Amino acid sequence: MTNALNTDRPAGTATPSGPPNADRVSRRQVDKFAQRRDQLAAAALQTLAELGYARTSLREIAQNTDFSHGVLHYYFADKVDLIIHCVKHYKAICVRRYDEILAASATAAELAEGFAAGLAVTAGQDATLHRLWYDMRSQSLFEPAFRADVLEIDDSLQRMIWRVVSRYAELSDRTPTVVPATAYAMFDGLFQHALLRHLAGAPDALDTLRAEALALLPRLTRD
Amino acid sequence: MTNALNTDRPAGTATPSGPPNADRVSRRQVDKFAQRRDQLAAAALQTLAELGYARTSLREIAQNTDFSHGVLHYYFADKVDLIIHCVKHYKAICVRRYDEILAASATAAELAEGFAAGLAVTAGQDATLHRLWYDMRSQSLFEPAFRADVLEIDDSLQRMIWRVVSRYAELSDRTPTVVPATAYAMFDGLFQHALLRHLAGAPDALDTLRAEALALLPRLTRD
DNA sequence: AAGGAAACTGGACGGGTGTCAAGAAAACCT
DNA sequence: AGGTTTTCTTGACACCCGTCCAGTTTCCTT
Repeated sequence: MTNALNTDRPAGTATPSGPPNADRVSRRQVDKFAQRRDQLAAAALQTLAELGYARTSLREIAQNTDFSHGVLHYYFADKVDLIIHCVKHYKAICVRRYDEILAASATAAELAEGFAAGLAVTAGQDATLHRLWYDMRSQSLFEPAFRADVLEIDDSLQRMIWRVVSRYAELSDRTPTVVPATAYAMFDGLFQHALLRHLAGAPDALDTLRAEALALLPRLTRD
Repeated sequence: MTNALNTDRPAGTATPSGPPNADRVSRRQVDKFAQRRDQLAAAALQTLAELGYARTSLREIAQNTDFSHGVLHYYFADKVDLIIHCVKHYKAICVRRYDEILAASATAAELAEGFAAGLAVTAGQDATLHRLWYDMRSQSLFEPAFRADVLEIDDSLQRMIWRVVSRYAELSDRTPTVVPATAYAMFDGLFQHALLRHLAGAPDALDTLRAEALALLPRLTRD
């Protein structure tokens, strides 16, 4: 789909000058290319998290970098390409955090408390990243170019939440009373509002989130 | 707060040439001024709902109007002033819709079904307006100028949800098990995800929203 | 009807944007 | 070392943005 009729270049490559393409080229070279791409995407992610989508320019991104603004078009086809790469980078971070949350869990109570606390922690220390996520998700409602990747991330978050809910039900010998989408929507609602209030300066936002998440888990299951 | 030390002009007025200000001026004149302001804000709201915050320019707004782009600076101090006026206009629409939802409700079941159906209806027919709301709420996380008004709208929505929840509890002789903020966060989560899926083309998004909202109400109360 | 105020127009300005390309610099490979 | 390719810089381009303002038109008062 992505490299369909209107693109004359293999998927993953970027500029007219393009990345190393020769057959005999060592894999080290293309790894280096991908590595720099990730490095630039990380800087872009930082800038986006700081300024938001609407206010982030390529020159601003390059200033959070040792390079000049021109290099961005050497590694990315255009701004959309860059930002999509960014958002995927975000997803990697995100899933990793959630997996850490899920890791330590033997009993139902442990899982519930660990999960609730983990939500609160990431809401606090990755606050700007999460607000960028909500920004990008809103953007995807207007800009179709973002929609596919945003939906994919949304899905992976939903699966993650569902893993927690169903595991919690299993450990506590109960059964879920909602479908995955509903469970995700509710936790996401709680999370987003906690983030909103936390960034607005409410000191109890994160504690409240933890308590709410803790109370929601049993509410989504029954004997 | 708004007309503090750094503004040399009475609150509500806009441009250097400004609105009619003389003492002997009839009220009809200032009403006319406010009326045109609202008219322009309505056009701006339409443009914003269509394009989103990041892609909406003053010239684009003026094109959804019988006037030229210069007139916007006659009625509004700057872009932020316009957009804030817009968002307040949105709030008026929003609260009205919700009030209509709340109006017809004698029994608990009637209220629950009317409310759930109302959510689904407005999610469908005002979809672009609601996506703008989520866009603006995200913007407020980056642009402090929007924060106060966004929080105010958020609060009024929360009160509206709470009116429904507490009225439902009353009618069904039960008591709420959550605080207003939590109830709002959950319904908002459901609503936002339904909107997302609806705008992405999912045909069952609105029906699912209705069912979810219907199931959530009793879950937020107990005997 | 005339004069003045309000309402509106349309172009200009300075600045910022994404994109591109020509050339300098660095890295790499015999 | 020399030549080639990859990588990066720099400056330009065309365009769009918010803002402003001189001037025109419209409306209202007297």
